[in-house]
Amino acid sequence: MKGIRQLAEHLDISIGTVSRALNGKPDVNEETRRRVLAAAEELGYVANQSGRSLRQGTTNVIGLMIESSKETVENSDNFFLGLTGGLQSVLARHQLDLIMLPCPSDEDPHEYLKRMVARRVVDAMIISATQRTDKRIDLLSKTKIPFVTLGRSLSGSNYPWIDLDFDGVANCAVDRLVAQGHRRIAISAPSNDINLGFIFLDGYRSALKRHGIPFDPSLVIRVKSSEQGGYQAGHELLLLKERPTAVILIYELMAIGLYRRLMEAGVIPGRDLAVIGFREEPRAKFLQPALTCFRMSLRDLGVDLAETLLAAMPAYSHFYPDGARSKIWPLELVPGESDAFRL
Amino acid sequence: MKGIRQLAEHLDISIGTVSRALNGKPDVNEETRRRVLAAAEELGYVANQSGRSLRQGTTNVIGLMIESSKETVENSDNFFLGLTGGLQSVLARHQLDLIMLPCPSDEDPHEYLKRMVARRVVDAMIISATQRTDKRIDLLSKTKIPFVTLGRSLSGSNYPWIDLDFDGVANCAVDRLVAQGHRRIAISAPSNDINLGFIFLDGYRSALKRHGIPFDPSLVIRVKSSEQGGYQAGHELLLLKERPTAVILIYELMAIGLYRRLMEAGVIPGRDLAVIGFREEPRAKFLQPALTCFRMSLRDLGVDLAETLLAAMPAYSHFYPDGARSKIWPLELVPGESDAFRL
DNA sequence: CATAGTATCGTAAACGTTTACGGGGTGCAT
DNA sequence: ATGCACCCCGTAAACGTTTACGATACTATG
Repeated sequence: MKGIRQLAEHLDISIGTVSRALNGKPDVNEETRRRVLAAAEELGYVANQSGRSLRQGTTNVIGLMIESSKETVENSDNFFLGLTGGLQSVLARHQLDLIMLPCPSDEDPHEYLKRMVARRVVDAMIISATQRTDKRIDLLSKTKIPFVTLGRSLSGSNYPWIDLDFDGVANCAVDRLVAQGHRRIAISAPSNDINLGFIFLDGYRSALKRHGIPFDPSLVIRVKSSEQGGYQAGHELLLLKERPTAVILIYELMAIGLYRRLMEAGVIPGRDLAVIGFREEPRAKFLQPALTCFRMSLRDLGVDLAETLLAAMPAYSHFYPDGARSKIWPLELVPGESDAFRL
Repeated sequence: MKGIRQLAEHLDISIGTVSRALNGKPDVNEETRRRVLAAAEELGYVANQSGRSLRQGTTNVIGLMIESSKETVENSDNFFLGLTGGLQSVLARHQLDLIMLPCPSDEDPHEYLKRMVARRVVDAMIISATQRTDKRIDLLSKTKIPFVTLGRSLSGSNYPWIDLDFDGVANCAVDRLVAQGHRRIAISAPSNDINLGFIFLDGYRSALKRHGIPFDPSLVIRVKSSEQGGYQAGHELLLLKERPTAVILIYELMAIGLYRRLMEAGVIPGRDLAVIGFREEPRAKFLQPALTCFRMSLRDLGVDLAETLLAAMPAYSHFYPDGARSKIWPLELVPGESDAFRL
């Protein structure tokens, strides 16, 4: 099966009518539409995407940009795959397909994104891991391509975004630890360039201030958000002259390495050191001791992202009249054993 | 900047020459080529992908299909993101872009793939998580679209594939455990529909036979390849009337849940029960006790996949004359503490 | 000087699809 | 009989590229 032309010849109908029949246009006899659909199914005809999008100037594809290079919470493990479920459930309602665009680690994310949008391979974009100032947002705003970001940024203005409540999480964690008697609380956070790192740390500092605890820069551990980073974080904690009694992790799997390093030194997490992790829960509870954590639904987050994006697309915005509001996504505390002791 | 026409007008050159200049064709003056490239850069012109691929019948895009639904080793954690690095490093040499196509969990993978290839949105495909018989392979063979699979299958014939050495891994693990005195060895494996599950189990059985150990079906634990599954595996192990002294896991992170369940029962992994995991190593070594595991480089695997795929594409095959051979990827044992005791 | 060869460029067709436009038929009311 | 509305369908022009082909000017060769 080559193209719509062959299909039309086979049916002995004009090519225009065939196209209209396939696209559900009204001015076509129901009987002929039936014939066309049957023949298309039989011959396995599917419209060539290039021809279609060239003509109508739209690709019906939404891009989800993925940065495997950046050392953030999002890039680790199956974060993105968790999102796609929710994203696709919404996009499928409008015959939109989702593709993931992994930025090569040796290419500048900004350049990569520019290339992708210039080639007009997607109708809209979802980007994440926003930097504190992020050129990508300016780029997308300037080129007028609809987009939504997962994460706020100082760049741009009045663009749709969704963000996790890093501020709330940091505050909640500190409150909880202070209530248990802790005063010396360490925190692991990614670089401040990553906006979530900045916000997370900012929430931590404001919480300390509320409790009248002075901020000690030496308690901020800058390591990668991985098992390896967790191990290193443990190492650095042990080296501190005045050892903290609690630590807040930006990423749950860091706990594996942290636990390991602590155990090696004879320090028992959940007894000698309180640990609170971030994000996800079903896996954190299998750690030993079970990690106190914050839960969120990646699927729901995906749904929200998709609806916010569609609200920003003129062709679909009427479906989501109230979806245009940027919002901060709350997280729910899941108590574990890793901080279940009083000082 | 609209299209190549505007760019040509701006330069007062014909549209054909501009196109040739941009695409590096030989019959264009170097001076004018310089001017064209400069103007394109200045005005930010990038060729519209739809127009280009419509004309030349090629999209310069390679698709990597992702099944978030299937409960396999591949879908867990950052397996695919690990692959993309190696894949892109090769594809970039030929100006090919990689996109990831996540199959919605509520759509039949076969239908999804059919839709994607029929729309001609990619030039070639990479699929993984091959089933024991996999309709997708027949589909791709029939439509003559170049492809490579990660994983063998009984379907199709003479198609290029790369697979991990599940047979070798299972044999090696059993050998190692038997050498330590174990005779009653449990194994966790995914469904036999997933070909790797079948091969893994087959290797396990043949190894047992070599050592004269009878195969006991009750020692085959069918759980999900996740922390949750690991916990459940531990639970089922404890319920067995004649408890095994060792267990082989198909996926390393299962060890987290397994450890947890064992600890709860007062069974110490690495002392009361030997554990060997599969795949990856940098994270396994932070577990407590460190997991004996098999190491592989996802990046190298990606490179190999890309080269095997390109060898199957007529336009690129001459670059990779010896890349057409399907091969089984070896893995390297990384001894840990989880099986470091004699019975 | 004539001719062949070469370097460079312009012209126009083609890729597969959608869609604005118009035309033929039918039914109904005037 | 005429006009009108309506349903259905065919025609052809776009969409933005690439590329085969031919045209032009210049160089080298005899």
